[in-house]
Amino acid sequence: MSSTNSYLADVLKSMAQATRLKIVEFLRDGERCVCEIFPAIDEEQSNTSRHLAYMQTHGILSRRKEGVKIYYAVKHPEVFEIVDRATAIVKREVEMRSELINVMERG
Amino acid sequence: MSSTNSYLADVLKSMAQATRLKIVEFLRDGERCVCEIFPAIDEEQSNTSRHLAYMQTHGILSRRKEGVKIYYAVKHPEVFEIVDRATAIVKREVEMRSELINVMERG
DNA sequence: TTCTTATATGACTATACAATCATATATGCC
DNA sequence: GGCATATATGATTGTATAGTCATATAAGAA
Repeated sequence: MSSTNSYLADVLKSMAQATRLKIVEFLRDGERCVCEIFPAIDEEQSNTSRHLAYMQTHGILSRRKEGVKIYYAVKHPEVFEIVDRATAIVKREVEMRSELINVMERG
Repeated sequence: MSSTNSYLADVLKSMAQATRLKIVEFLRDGERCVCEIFPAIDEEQSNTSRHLAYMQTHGILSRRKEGVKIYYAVKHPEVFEIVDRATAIVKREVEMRSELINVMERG
């Protein structure tokens, strides 16, 4: 299923980037419009717009139009679960590495 | 915590690529040496070696030397959980899109 | 219709990434 | 030491990606 793998990779890529992670974090509280998102994550409007489009195209964000404003939201709860598990990995890695440093310092 | 975001992104990037996903899938059954991995996933030895190094550097694979052979294994169970959740997203997306096509075909 | 605000996009630059080929290094065996 | 096998890496190429700036488009308000 290598074609499936390519869709899988695209979904994961939609989260595997610092700016996009900031967007996902900000959307934990629910739907937000672009004009709220880009100041909150401290990125340019155009850059934010591109990332939002990318994430929507790859199926992890929903998009809703209301007048001039466009509201984006995280579409699948698994997105947060994935970020949380990746965070757990980072945390454990940091712990493991600092333990290793302690062991080395003791000789 | 934007510096944390960058580590997080790196961990997710370690899975967000078709060849690396093939490696993760193959390692579901446990530790394997490079000489078993690259024929199984049908990639060049050198390319496989680079991806394995990348994944180990970013903390998602462990590496063990035994004679000439190097054994790699998935280090954190969360890696599989992440892939499984991403798979669930892809599956749901495919379902949603095919439903949409059905609705459109009915007018 | 004109102005303002919100969002998207074209053109560009710089950087990162994946893959390949050839070669280097390491280990064990004879 | 010389050879075979396993793995890693340098050099290169082509492609993808992130970010920026300027501009286009769309909607609503005056």
